[in-house]
Amino acid sequence: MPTLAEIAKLAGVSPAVVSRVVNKDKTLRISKETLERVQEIVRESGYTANRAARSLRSTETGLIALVVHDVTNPVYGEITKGANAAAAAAGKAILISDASGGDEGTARLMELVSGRGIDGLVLQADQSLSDQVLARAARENVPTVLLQAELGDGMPAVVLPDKEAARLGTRHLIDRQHKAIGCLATAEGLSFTENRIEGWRAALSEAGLPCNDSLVRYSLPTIEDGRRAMEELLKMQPDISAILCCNVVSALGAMAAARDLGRRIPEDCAIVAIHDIPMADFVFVPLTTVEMPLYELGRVAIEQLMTPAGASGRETLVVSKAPRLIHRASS
Amino acid sequence: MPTLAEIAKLAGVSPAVVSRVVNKDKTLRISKETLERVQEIVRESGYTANRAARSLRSTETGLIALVVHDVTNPVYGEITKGANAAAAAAGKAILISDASGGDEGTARLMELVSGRGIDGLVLQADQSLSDQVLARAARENVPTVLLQAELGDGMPAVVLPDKEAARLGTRHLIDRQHKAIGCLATAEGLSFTENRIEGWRAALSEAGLPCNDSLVRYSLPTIEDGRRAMEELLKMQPDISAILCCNVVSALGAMAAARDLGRRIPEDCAIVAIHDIPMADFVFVPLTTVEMPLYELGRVAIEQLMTPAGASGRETLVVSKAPRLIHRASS
DNA sequence: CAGGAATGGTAAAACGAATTACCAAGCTGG
DNA sequence: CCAGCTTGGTAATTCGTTTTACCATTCCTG
Repeated sequence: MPTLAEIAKLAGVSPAVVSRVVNKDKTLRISKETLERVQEIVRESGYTANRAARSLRSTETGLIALVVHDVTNPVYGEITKGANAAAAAAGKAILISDASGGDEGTARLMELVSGRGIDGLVLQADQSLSDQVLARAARENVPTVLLQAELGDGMPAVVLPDKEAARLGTRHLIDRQHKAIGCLATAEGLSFTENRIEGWRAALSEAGLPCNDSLVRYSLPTIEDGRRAMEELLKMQPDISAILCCNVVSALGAMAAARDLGRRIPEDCAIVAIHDIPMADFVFVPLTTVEMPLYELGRVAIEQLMTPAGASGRETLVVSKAPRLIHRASS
Repeated sequence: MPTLAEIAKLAGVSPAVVSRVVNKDKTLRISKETLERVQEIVRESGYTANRAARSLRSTETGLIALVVHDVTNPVYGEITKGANAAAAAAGKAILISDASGGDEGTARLMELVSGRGIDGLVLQADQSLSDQVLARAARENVPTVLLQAELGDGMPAVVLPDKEAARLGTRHLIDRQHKAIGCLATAEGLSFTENRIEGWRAALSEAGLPCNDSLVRYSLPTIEDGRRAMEELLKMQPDISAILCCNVVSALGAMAAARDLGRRIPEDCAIVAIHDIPMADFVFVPLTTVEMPLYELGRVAIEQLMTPAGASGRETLVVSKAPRLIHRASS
């Protein structure tokens, strides 16, 4: 772990020269011999600049924090992968955290934001977290991008073609002659939830089918809550013959509920879920899904973060790759 | 984003006082009024120490890098959660990366290690990554813990009770009267692979059943490769009536292969997989699994990282929570 | 009332790299 | 032969904290 000064001493030059050589300063005039001598010593000593010192001067850390709800959810994993790749390409590393850190984790994140520990923040909105953290980030001028959430107050965001996806899935069910199509939505109040419900509604209206609010039920993106919501929905609306499930994880719970209520899938209850994951093909009834560009979502979020503010024109960026329906046995 | 000096000016004291107040320096003698005035200004200005400056002095960054194979794999997600919680409790944040960053990602990681960008490294061994990174970490004195891998050269490691788990799963199959039990192992050469094979072998010997190497087949922990390996195994050893699958993800591929070869599960081919994930219950035939303490693995890895070197006594630490068999329809 | 001990702080030197302004020596042109 | 340019660098400041050593006062105490 040599320092600049040590390298400089070895090479018989000043630290300034070493620094400028390492950073390829074009304005540095230097003789070929000195240059090569310095480079040689840098190479064989394996010198790497101390990050703390570099950050202190430059006010850049090379770190981007990515906050998602749940790292065990494969949907978020795919987003993470995209973000990771984009960040690596830009010379940044990703610092990931999720809600599982609890208050300690949140405190850690706040410290990171406040103390200029990160160059940027990609945040999947979450009621409790967002308010505090966003306020801090704004105050500290830490560039921030929201993932799958539009707050509307000029905050940059990256979203998926949610309405499209929901419409596509619903249309598929309509094409298969279903008349009473329910919607198992994600958590109430989130903008992407609303967008998906809107897509479902749009498809139904276009086909002249009924679509009132009693066909909608909210659920968290977990298996247990999907099961609960589906049970309630099927009991209150027994005529339903098909379901658009806005999250692939809650879809698993929903399928279990349908089965346990004696419904055959897809004969008595067809199911289409949003987001494709490899597992979908291995469910007890292989699940028809609408694939969304999750990897791109992660990638674009990072790219958006790094374009100078306002340069992109739009505050909310929709990942443009179109959703795609993958037909399996559940419909 | 005030600095120490600014706070000091506002409070009419020296920066040293502010620093020592913020860090609760017990040796600081200070009047009640001054203390409260400083605290008040710190609080209302929302002062947080600049991380780069702090790191520069203290040579601690508060960051720990966690490198796993694949963040979309729910098995690793659970490990990440445990690590996250333990790290947060210790005032550290987790910097996660996986192989998806490619060479860029590796380069980023190397920079982090070399430049004292992290306080510690938890690494899931991977041939290509390990050699370079481990060498660097050793040279830079960055504490390192290996996840599920024993290199044997004094490198601290944290492992699961792999042999136990494999034996438990195999014994379950033996109890159900299976005589020809194959083993779908994970990647060849890794220590945990060997341990699981050993557990499988032990259970068979104890029961006086045959166990030669032709009953073992290696596969990567992906669905596709699990399918390939299972196909080969069943074609070469058609007598096999049960399989211990060392990875739950490849088990999905294996089940698909068995089904496609006309075998009913569990009648013609029973399957037990190692690692329980929520999805296991939703597979086309619900999967019997051996649950392992993944969350604890992550947690212990971080704790091990933070105990002073050698203080734990043992270099390789086995997470002690016992594996548990979860019986479902596949066996 | 002198000498020592509390009290309530402060000054200054790190930490390691980046950067700007500057400088000495050698060369060139008029 | 000397003004000015080029070549090949260097000195010194800055980033924001932490920490150690130190210093004035005031307060006892014998």
